[in-house]
Amino acid sequence: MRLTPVMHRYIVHWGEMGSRWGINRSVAQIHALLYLAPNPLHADEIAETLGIARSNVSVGIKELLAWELVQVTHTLGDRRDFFVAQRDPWEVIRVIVEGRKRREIDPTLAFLRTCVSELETDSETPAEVRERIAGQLEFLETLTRWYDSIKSLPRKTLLKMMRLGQKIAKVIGE
Amino acid sequence: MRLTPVMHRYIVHWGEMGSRWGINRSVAQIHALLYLAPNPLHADEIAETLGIARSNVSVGIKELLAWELVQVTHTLGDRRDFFVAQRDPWEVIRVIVEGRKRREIDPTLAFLRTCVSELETDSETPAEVRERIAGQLEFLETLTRWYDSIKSLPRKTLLKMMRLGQKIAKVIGE
DNA sequence: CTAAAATTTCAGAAAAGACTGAAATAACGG
DNA sequence: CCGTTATTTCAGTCTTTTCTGAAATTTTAG
Repeated sequence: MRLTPVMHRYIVHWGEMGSRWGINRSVAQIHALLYLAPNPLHADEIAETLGIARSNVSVGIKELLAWELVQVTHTLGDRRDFFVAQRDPWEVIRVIVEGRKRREIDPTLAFLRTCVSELETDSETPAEVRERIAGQLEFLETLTRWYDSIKSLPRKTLLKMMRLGQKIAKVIGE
Repeated sequence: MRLTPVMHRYIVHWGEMGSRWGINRSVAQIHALLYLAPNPLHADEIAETLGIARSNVSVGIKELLAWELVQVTHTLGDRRDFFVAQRDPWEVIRVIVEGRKRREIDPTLAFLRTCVSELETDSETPAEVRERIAGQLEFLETLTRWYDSIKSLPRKTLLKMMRLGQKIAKVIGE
């Protein structure tokens, strides 16, 4: 696929952003490319467009499929796999947040709970340490409880709530 | 500083978490150590406790100071720098989010605006691409507007809003 | 000032992570 | 089946990032 200068810069930008957030640069670039592409692309075209090895695309696509940010499609008379990205930014963010929660936050919560419970009978660790960890755990629990409570609200409701943010604050504030 | 097994595991865990989110492992470990430590530590003690080079601590601390997640303190009769971490998890997250917004989101917003404006007179890029980028920009703008509107609310108000999340949704929902 | 202590800098080493290409495997069409 | 095309795997290489240690710099106490 031919990249115009803007598309090129866009893909480079998101590759860069990805690597700052712990996402493999190629994976981020593939996603950016598919996000822009007007139609599904097959792996060879992705590799050629981005100038990376075909095998690298294979691995990257696999990861994006696992994240459910990309889907496979097919065309009649062509047995290659074609790929399309989720194009709705709200959905993209939802999937990423949900994935990172599951892979990173949930295990962390579990870990912190173990720590706190172990520390109840651990006399060698200062009490202060236990309080710190418990505080952090409580904070994370508050956050995830909130997330769970809003994550499946319809987008419209979410948008309204976001727009009302400060007004709600004023009403509650008293 | 002597680390008990739980403290040790805690620090390793956050080092690991950090590196998954694009934060240098040593930096994350230093922060975790200071978050737990009952009193301020000096650089040598940090290096020794974590088993990393003194110079590495120097660089890491500098970064944490730049993030304002760590502060310097002093003791009478000791000219070394001692360091303490921000211990309030809410404040920790606030500082991190604010920092990442400033360093990454704001430049991205600026970049996307340039793209969209350039694409107005760019005939070689498909119109679809412009719409995709514009859609993403709008989404990010909605998100940051919301963030700006709530970021300086008092914690109590924020907590109330979070607890009420779904109830508000029901009222608004109609 | 001087000397000792504390801190920082930074070139090079080490480690981690990403990427390639060749070979293996899988998926079809006939 | 068999040959062709598509995809995946993975050992080895390359790149990037992180870390170290020695030297330079800064700070401070006397």
